[in-house]
Amino acid sequence: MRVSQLFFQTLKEVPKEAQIESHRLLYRAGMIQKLASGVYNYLPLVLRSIRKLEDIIREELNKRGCQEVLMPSVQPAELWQESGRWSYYGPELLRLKDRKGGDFCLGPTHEEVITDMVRRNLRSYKQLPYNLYQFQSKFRDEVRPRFGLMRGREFIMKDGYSFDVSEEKAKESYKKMYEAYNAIFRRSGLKFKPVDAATGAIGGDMSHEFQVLADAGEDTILSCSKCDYAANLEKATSVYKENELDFSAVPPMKDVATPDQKSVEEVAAFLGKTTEEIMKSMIYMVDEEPVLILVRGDKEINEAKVQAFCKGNAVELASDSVIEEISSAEHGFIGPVGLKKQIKILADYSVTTMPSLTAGANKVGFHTENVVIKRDFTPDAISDFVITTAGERCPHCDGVLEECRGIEVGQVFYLGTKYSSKMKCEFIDESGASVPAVMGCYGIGVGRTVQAAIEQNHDEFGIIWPMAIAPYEAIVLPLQMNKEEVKNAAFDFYEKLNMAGVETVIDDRDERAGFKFNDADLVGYPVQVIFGAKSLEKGIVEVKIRKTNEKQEVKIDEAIDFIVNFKKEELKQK
RNA sequence: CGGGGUGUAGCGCAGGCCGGUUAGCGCAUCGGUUUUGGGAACCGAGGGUCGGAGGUUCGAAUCCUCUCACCCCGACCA
Repeated sequence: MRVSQLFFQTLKEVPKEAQIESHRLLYRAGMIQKLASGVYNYLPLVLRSIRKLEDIIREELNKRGCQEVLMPSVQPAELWQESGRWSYYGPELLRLKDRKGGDFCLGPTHEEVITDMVRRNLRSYKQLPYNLYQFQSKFRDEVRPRFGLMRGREFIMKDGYSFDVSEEKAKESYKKMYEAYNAIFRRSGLKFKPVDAATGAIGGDMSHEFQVLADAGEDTILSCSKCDYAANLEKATSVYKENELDFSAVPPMKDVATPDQKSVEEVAAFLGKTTEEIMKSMIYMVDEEPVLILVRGDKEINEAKVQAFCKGNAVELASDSVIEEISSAEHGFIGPVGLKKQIKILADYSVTTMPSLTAGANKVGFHTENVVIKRDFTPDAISDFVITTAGERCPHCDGVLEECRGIEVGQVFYLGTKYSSKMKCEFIDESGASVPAVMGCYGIGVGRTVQAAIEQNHDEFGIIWPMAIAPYEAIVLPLQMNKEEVKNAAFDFYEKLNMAGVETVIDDRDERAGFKFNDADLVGYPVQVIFGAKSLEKGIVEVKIRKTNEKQEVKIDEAIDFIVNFKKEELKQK
């Protein structure tokens, strides 16, 4: 490809919406254009990177027995009503009507469609397993799209779904995909980490996210300094367990006046205690059921853990009117002892680490001191309900948890029969019974991964593509377009490099050297081959490796081999 | 959804409070001359329904009303 013919334009100034470097670089290098909020045109350069990533994904999946399909982006409402998500997916689901008034949506994901597709074909256990995937544009009407391809409304995603005869087999499929994902991201040249993840609205009970490590990432990850434990903030746990303390010396409960002292900090300061000595009590609504959550005052409640523990769909703080029905006090004075109406009580492990705590008295303006768990009240469960923070101990070894930021580029879920039973995706098993297939689902944000690669690999001059997903692998730069011998030598080399299997462009624009250098650095071709009049006389070209920004002189007739070898080295799995 | 902000040439912006002939600047584009190893200089040119609708006025980019779009922080989501 001749750069003069390439559909792109590099920019010095970018739209102000671009807040992070990878987004700015996508604009500056002429790779994307915004069409609407969170909706982008993909220009030739990024599309090539995207296609390369897709090819890597395809190869790793096909190798493992997966089959590619393509499902529509417009989906009928009936399927979503069948799974129950039509009503509870919310405004993120873009709904449409056709001319006859029929309800449709733009697919934000394809569980319903694939489940329907498979059930039409599935009869016998002998057919399974199936593992089907596609590359398709998804649409999620995000509240706040941002960061370019990283959180767009329309985005390219590879989504895959496995169907197995049993839980055991499904977990094997899950494991296989987990390994495939590791291979995919390793081959793409990214620094990443698989982490334990919460399952959220998709459901299921086992999940890992693949996080590309980058400071601009939207997700917080906690990982162990010693072992390979790593988890999404929502899922992360620390070493805390239930403590068995001796309460015999604790005096009986006593109410103390705490007028207008509502927050943990206020109560602690008022009573001359530390926040660790206060019990934080919050009433949440898990779907329709009120639940009292208790954590030590210095901790924060992790709603995702509450949701997972209760197996609920939605968790939110209870309204004042609900609180009124349950306690005689308003929020700020709620506690586990003396509730007007008994509700489920869930205590975090941290509550058991102190011999006694001060809790709300369920009387406005009063707290109760010396509240002892299991003596003065009995929780329905004691488990982990708090947000784990950096500095806490690893749950698996004696290491310490460290915090870093990540961009979620892939996620694997074990789904079980959540969709297959609701949608009757069943088969006849060996005993002749009709049973639902056991499912898993597996996503990779393709555009997001490409942008994550930029976020992780750039410098002050521009993008530094990993060889495996670079739009082109090399660029030839004839510096004096007005000198025939330079031009001819460069074109000749460009042809040969392409023949040798290196994807190469030539910057044949009549521009000054500096302009071409800067553009080449910005776009981030891994290799630059520089043809200058002076070195050409000596039969030499300069080869610049973008990764290190080092230039070296190479004899022209050795340069092809040199670059072919460099490429080979770069593509070796590290 | 709450708070804040912005729409003026392809991109980045000025002008607006205080209404007044041809609406400016930088980048980009086109032509010319000189340049040519790290985003060249000079001369010249093209490009705008000032987001849209309505209103006030002799006169509106500027003031008023409505509307649309977009951005930032938060909440939400995975």
